[in-house]
Amino acid sequence: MVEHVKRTRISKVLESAKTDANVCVKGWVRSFRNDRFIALNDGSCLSNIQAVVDREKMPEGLLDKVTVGAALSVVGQIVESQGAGQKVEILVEKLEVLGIANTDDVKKTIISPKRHSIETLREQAHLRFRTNTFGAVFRVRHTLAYAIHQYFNKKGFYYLHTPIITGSDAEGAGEMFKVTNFDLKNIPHNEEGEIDFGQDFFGKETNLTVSGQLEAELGAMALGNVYTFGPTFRAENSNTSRHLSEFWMVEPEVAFNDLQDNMELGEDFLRYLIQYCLDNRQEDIQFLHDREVKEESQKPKNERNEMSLMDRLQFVAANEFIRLSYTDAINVLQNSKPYKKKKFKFPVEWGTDLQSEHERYLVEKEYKKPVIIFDYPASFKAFYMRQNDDGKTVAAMDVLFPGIGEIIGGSQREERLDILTKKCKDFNIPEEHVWWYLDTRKFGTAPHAGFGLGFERLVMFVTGMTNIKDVIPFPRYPKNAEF
RNA sequence: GCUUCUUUAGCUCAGCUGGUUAGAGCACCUGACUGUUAAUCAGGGGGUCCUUGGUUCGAGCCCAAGAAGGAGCGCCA
Repeated sequence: MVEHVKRTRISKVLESAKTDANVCVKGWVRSFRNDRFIALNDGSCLSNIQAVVDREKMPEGLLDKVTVGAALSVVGQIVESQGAGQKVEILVEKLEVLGIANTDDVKKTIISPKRHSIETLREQAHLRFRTNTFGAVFRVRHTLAYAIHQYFNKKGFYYLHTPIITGSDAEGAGEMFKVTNFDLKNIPHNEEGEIDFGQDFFGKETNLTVSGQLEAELGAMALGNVYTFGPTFRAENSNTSRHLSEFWMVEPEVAFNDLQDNMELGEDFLRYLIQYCLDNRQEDIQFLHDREVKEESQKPKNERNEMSLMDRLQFVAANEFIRLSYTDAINVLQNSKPYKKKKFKFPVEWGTDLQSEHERYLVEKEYKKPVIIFDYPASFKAFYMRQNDDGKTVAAMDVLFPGIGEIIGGSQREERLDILTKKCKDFNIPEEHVWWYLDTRKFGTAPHAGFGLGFERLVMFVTGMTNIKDVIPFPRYPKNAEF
């Protein structure tokens, strides 16, 4: 009869806290104290459930197999706990070891119940889901992904799947990974000695996408409001805590939106997502908050965050972002203390791109809140960004977050065929590569705008993790594609 | 790609001015205890001091090259 009890997720058992019910829970042993108390976790929530066993009533030798990391199935009564650490616990009537965890092997892994550095956990990415920190991070990651779909669905956007393999290389967004099924030891060449892509799988040179934007624009010019949410690939040799070779990007694109609408969308979107996590992932965020507080207390005072994780999230959800034109940003920087004291390494003058030290100053020192910078000089922005009436700037925008840097980059798109064609020439983009993109400017062209949100950078902000490699399950970066 | 820091037990780290047998905490094992909260107490096992070469009577420590990792910068989301 006990055998037929259906499994309940631990989060449900803890939430309902209904005593005297007979339940079955299954999970992995986090600790086994005093030969009597098993802390069991099944990933449904951060908390463990305490399973209490009576050694006398258990079959000989069974409890020897209950070691940290083992998978168990447990059936018993939910009762009020006599201990202080939890409201309810399970008095075990039946215990089955589904999978043992050999202690000699476990002690070599991060499953062993002790403190590990974040780098050691990264080396064992296949096991780090078992830790409180990464359990919390990946539950938050899921919740953000869910909230993104929910937000767009509520606002009438359609989820558009843009291609991952693309023949378009005109975006100028960065180095691309090549896609081919050539035998690499025997690549066919034509008479001029060039690689003959005509013989390749797609009959042309193809790459992994660096952005779904150009294709999303095509969708927006008929469906109105669309968004993409998919993997993106950059073959840049970037060695920083906020770049990956494979990452996930969210790209909304809206017909008839101008730059103002675009900034409003970006801000409303981010604030909604953060509020959604505060409302729905309270326990995990509280844990990540406490974890950060502990870690910060080890650091010298001047290196600590001025606001705690919880404060930062609540602050961003509740307060409007600063909006500042590029020209105004240059003025603010030129009047700043570090500029006057010559503390900036890079020059601050109209026409040069803002460096991270400048962005960090504006976001972390001057305003201490997210900043949207718009109307950048055309000289260092992409060909598709809409030229402003001054002839010098384009309707671009970057949303900058404290500790993260650029979290969103976007623009109003150039909808005027003559200007866009000229831009293609200026950027050396052959029209035959983007004929389909230019076509939308011929048949009922209309103003439209969109942006790209770096999903992992958002997860970093919400979890307080400081390295992007720790907010994606299996990070890909130069010299690393393990797992 | 550039700058900089790090590499000592399974993990986190200490190791003095270059000097005999390289230490601690945690984890693991054995035993005790049996309402614990990363349980506690007693005992035990565990080392290619990142690699290669050099200096020296003698190198974990000094020098050179390389490797791996972190942080920052550039590129960007």
